[in-house]
Amino acid sequence: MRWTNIGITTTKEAPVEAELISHQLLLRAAYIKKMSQGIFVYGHLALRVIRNLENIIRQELDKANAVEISMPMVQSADLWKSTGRWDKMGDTMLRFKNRTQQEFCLGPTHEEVVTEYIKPFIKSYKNLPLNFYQIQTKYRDEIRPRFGLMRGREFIMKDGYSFDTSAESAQKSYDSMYKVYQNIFNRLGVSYRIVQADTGDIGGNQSHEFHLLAESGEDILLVSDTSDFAANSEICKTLSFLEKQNFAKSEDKDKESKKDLTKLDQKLLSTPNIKSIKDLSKFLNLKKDKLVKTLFFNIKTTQVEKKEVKQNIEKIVVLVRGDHDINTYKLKNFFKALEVSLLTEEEVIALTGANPGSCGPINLKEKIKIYADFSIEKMINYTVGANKNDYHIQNVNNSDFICEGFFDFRLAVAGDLSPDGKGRLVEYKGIEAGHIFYLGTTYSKKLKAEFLDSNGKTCPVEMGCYGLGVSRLVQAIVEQSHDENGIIWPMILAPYKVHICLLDPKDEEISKLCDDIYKDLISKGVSVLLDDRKERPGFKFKDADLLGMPLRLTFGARSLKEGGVELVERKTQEKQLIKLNEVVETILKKVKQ
RNA sequence: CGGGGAGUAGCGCAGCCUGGUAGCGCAUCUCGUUUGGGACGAGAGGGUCGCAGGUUCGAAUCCUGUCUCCCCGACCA
Repeated sequence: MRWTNIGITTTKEAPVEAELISHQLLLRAAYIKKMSQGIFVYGHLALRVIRNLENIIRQELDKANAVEISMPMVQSADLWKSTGRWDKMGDTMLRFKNRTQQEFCLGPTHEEVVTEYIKPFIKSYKNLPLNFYQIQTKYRDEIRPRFGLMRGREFIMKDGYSFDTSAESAQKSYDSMYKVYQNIFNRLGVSYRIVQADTGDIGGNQSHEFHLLAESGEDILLVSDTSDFAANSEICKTLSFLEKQNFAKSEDKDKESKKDLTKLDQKLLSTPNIKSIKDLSKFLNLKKDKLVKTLFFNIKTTQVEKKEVKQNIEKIVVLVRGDHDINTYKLKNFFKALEVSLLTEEEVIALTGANPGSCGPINLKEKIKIYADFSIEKMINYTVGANKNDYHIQNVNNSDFICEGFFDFRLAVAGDLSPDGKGRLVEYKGIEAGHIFYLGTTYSKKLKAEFLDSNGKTCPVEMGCYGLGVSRLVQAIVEQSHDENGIIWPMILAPYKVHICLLDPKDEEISKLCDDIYKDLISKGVSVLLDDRKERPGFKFKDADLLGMPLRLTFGARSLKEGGVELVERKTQEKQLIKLNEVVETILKKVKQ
């Protein structure tokens, strides 16, 4: 491909909208162009990267006997209503009506469609297991698209679905896809981590995420420093006191036993204008772990009765230690809630008679259930709000109020004991590129995707689903693989393996030599980008670095005088002079590596 | 949706406060000199100042509405 045919121009400066270096580079190198919020044109070069990535994905999936299909992007509301997700998906689903007022949506995911599709084919257990996938443009009306391709509204995703006759068989399918994903990420040569993850709205009961490690990653991964435990911090468990005692090394036992176990009398303290735990800690000169936060939540649940969806909102109190943060995912899962949200300041005042900063579990004006985090279990003589503005109570103990019990509600953090009892947690940041779920029979029951087993019994099919963010992965790889001059593509993804800088396009002799090698390489199956523009050498070199092809050939009078052309490796910037008659051979070797 | 900010040439910005009919750098085009790490000189093209109303003799500038975009939160491949 000749540069002048692609028709792109690069820029020195990146648009202000681009925060991430990967986003900046993709824009500067004209790989992508934003058309609307979260919606992009993939330029020729980006498309080639995407195609390369797709092919790797296809190869690995095909090896695992997954079968490629293509499902519709436009999906009828009826299908979504039958699983209850028409209501559950909320605003992420882009909905519209056609001229006859039928409701549709743009497919944000395809569990419903694929299940409906395979129904007639799985009437017998003899037809199972099956595994289908597609690579397709998805649309999710993200609340706030950002970071370029990292979170677009329209994005390319590989989504796969497995169908099995039993939980054991489904587990095998799950494990097989886990392995496929490992193979894909290994082939890409990226640095990644697999963690346990939340099942979210997709549902199901087992799930792993595949993260590319990057400082700019939006997810926090907690990984044990001694075992292979790894989890997304969103769902990472924390240990109860009992569990800690069972697992803990001596250091932690010491910590607990050093505490003074004498319960003291409560004291009412004036704490004027103290609104946060941080201020309170300073004001009372107490460490944050001697304070307890009192948080008020609305728990929104739904019940389906006779096809009618009933919503129910309950207000509750959650106590966490002052130095901890609440994990709303845990709260959501614990209460099987559709949504959990903090009460507004006004609601809190109505309930307690005090500002949120002065609230506590004792003497609550209204009866409300109190739940506490594990960390409160063994605390004594702690400080809480008094439900009276600008007052706190000191030396509070668990016996001073009625509590529903102690549960796992807080956000796990680096330094915590690993939930498997082995080692401590270390923190990494990751970009979620893949996510696999074991779904069980959630969807098959609702959609009646059933088969007859060998005893003639009707059973719902066991399902798994497997997502891989193709367009996101492209940018995530740039985030991981670049330097101050531009992108550095891994050989297998590069839009073109070789970038030729023709320095003297006006010189017929040099142009001819260049053209011969260009054509020779192409005929031998090597993709080549030829910079045939009438630009100065420095300009071309800068652009070559920016675009990031792994190999660069320089055709110029200077090196030709010395009997050859210069070959530069993008990643290492290593340069070597290659004799003209050895160029093609050398490149072929490098490309195969 | 809540909280902040911004829309002026392809990109980065100034002008706005204090109304007088739009400018700078990069990019683009022409010519010349250059030519191995984003050259220099001379010249040129390109903007109904997001959109719609209003105030005014006159609006990029003031007022009202509206749309879009960006940043922080809830969502997620």
